Amino acid sequence: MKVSRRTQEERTAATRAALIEAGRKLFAEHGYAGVGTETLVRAAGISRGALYHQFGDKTELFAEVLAAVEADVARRLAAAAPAGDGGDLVAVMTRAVEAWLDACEDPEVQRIVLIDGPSVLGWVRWRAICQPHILGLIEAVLTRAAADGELRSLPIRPLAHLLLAIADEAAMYLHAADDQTTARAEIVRIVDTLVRGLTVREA
Amino acid sequence: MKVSRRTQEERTAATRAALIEAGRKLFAEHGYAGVGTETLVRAAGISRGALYHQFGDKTELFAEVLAAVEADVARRLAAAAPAGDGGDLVAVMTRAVEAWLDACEDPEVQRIVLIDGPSVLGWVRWRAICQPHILGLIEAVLTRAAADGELRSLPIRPLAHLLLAIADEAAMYLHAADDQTTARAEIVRIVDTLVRGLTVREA
DNA sequence: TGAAGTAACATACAATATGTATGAAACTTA
DNA sequence: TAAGTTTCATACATATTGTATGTTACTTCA
Repeated sequence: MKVSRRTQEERTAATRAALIEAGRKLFAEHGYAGVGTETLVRAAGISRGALYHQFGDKTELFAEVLAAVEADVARRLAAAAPAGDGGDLVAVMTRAVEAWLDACEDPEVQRIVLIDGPSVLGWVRWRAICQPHILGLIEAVLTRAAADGELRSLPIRPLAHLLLAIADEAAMYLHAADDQTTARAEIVRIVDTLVRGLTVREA
Repeated sequence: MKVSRRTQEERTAATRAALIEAGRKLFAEHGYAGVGTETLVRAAGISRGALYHQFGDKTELFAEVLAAVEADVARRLAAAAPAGDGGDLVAVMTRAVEAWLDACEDPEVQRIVLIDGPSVLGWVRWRAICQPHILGLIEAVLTRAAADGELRSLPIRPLAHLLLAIADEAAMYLHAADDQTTARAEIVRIVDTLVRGLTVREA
């Protein structure tokens, strides 16, 4: 009589989790193209057969890895700058940007989310995965600000896209900068100015 | 006596041009990973040996393809919105954005510059190639606006990065949108608002 | 002009990667 | 517990990159 009697559901959950875990680490470090399936499954402690059974494709695994990273980041952001909290739009966005820049120090976010994501999955699918996470957060904040009459009358969806793009670029620019401290201060100030330009009262 | 006596310089120039030409077409259509070197050299009418003689690497070829596309786009932008022309910052930027969005209808720009570029070459090298072209254009416009006292006191370099990121995202968002016409109008209005927030006088 | 030397190119080869097919093991159900 | 299904592992076929070797085109110098 075996002690290790796992249900099928548990088995799949375990291997998928192991693969996604390995993917987060390895894709972040070497990039999507830089890590082969063999390395991947070895790190996960399984065989290539399991990978291709659970995920149809290497890109499918990558998609789930991306989603996992996104979900983590969204959690962190939601904690740092809740959409429903007090404070005006500029204040909330500033806190969100700070949290985002912190999150982007993690190579997982940089490489998987910002660099390889669009190329591996295509832009549309990439954004579709971000949609329910970070993009949704931004839209929530903007919607609330619009309801409070803080925000100028602008379409939320495309505005959220452009703001997210600003945050993405800010993270990469900051990472590549020589002097992190001043670069970060400059970035935050610029973003503040940009966001302030979206509010109704300039002050 | 041969009629076809080309100098070595002419030979290399011809094969490099043929490869870059083929790269622009094929990379734009199928993405970097989607086109093999064999397809590439066949389209260029040469052999793989020539490719690896001229470019050390497939990524090296891609880098030159990217630079060529960038140069083209920069030319188009400079023609549409010269940095030294009259008009205030908002007007110049609006024209530039319009021209940029037009340019980004070309799949070469989308796929090669915006999607695959960062992933294939790495973010730093990617931006380094854009630097002398489009990024330089934006910086020129901003510098002039700052000199004219139009622009709020902000660091030019990171601001240019963020504006370029806005333009990039705008292009991709527009491309993916269902209703191109309204999406474009919305995007332009948002960018206008954002840029206006950077000017000294709000109006 | 022609012969040695160099650069450009082509072909053949080695190594590695992805995805599939086949078979075994674990689990489920009747 | 036995049949059936799901999960996983190994072996295989295919394709792709980069290199090594040899050949052709050009350059240079006597």
